[in-house]
Amino acid sequence: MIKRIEEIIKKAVGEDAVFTVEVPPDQKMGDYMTNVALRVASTLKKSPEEAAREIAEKIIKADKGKMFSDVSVAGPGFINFFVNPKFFYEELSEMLRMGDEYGGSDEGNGKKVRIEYVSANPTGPIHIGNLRGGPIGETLARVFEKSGFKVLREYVHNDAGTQVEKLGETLWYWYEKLRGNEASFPDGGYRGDYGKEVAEAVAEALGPNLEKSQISEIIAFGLNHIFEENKETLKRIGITFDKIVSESNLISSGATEEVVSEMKSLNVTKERDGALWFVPNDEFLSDRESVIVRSSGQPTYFASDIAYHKEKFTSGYDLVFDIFGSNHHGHAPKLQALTKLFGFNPQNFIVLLYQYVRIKRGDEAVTMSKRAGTYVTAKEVLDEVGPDNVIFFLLMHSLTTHIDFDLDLAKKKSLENPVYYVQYAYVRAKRILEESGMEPMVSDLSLLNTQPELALIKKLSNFPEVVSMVCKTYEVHRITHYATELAREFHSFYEKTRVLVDDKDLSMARLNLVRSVVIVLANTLNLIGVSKPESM
RNA sequence: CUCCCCGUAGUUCAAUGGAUAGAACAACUCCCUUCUAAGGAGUAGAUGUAGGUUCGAUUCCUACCGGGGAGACCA
Repeated sequence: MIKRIEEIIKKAVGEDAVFTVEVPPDQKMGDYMTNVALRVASTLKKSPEEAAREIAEKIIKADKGKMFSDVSVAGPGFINFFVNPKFFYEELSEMLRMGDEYGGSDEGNGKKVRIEYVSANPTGPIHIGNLRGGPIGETLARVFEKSGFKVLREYVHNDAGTQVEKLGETLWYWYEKLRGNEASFPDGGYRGDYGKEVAEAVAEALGPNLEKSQISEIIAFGLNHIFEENKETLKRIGITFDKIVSESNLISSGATEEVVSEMKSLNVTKERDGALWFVPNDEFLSDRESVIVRSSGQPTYFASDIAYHKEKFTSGYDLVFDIFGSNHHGHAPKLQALTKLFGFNPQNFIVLLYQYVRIKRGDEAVTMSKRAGTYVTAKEVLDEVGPDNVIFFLLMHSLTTHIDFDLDLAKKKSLENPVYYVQYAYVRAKRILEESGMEPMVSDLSLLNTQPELALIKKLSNFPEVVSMVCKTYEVHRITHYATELAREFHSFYEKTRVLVDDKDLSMARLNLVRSVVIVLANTLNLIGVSKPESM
């Protein structure tokens, strides 16, 4: 619908005009609005209102009342459109015809996208901060798929480096304790109960008689154990990956070493204090120099990351996404600098940084440090409030927002959470369909002419536009907001309008409207991975 | 010290530089003989401070105040 209106406006003001068509804040204002007059007023040397009037007249003349039942100028120069209901009825039959395909498009045209997300360190269980990246990446992946892109979901298993050695020392400590030996907790070791749990698993699997010289076996087992648990946690919110890259593989396959020598020949490195540094040849990044090979000859994590990103950039994909926590913001520009090095368009490499989730219990903040072991694991949160709550909550907020997640409150209010509001709308709608006992059939949709009916149809019609918007802006929180709005519109309709009435034709038309609600709500919930309950 | 993000109702969050700053929860008032009241209709309530840019600023710029994060031969 928006695209059609844009075409009409372009005919009136010119192809290269920059403007937007949106749904106005209040339905009373119109079905759609445009700011085109405000945007072009200064170049036309006219007041916005004057420009708006002229453009509106042109549109009215060209349209001859076909698409719009009303075009008006309002406020400081907005042009508001009321669309002929006929077009909304057409959209409604489109929903009924397409079912779960509704909202999809071929916008992506088969383009290939790869998205890296979560990539939690295997030195401990995933915490709620790591988890935020999950629904973000997954929802984005689904939105792209729905829009005709081919998507690769990927994850980095960070199983090398000093952190892993620290994990080994921590596990050794617990292992010794378990078999009754004296041991002191290692410097910089990982606090938290899971160290003990993992050590117990080690003892069970490998026996209690390992020597310190066999610590690499403990580490390998521990890493895998934690990794498997983390994958299990992610599965609970519907996340699995197509491709998992491990740092140790990058090193052992020689990919890391290879990329280091390539960096040297590209003249973007220098030696200092016996170590090899990456020196981006970009003046804005002069303070981003960082070590890729230590003076000991060991490559850093960053070296492996370069190797990995080289693969990303040269794999023939059209768009590459990295979704990280905000603590990586210093890392992002360095990765950006790599695009040019490997001949990838920087505009097609998108790093999305999300802010951390602060966990509170009542007024008390819970700090999120793996090292100190004072954090709340994703598993605990999932156990306490359930996957639907967690997903919906994490997706309600824009990426740049710091989220406060009060566990006590979440538990207490779990029945009043917005996710239930949406799910309840779905259940109500389904129930009406069951109650009717009627098979779906074609009906005269133009019987749906009351205000609540039309408002609901209009809200439903916005769904493809929301999907398309997320595809362009990556603002996944739009989807949960849309879900809430649609649910509200339906609940309101439900109170005012009885669906199963004596008039058979009207009943059938309304049933078709309710069927559309079920379709669109289901499509929305599917995008974010929230379940669709049959009853509540 | 430098850099990044944030500061909006009592609370958690929305708002490409635009219309009367929106929801939800909490509070208050009403509404169940009819498809699930986990709902609906209504009332009250907010842009950290001080400047600047302009027709117009929650949004952009500057300073300050407050919170979170980053800056290692860590990852």
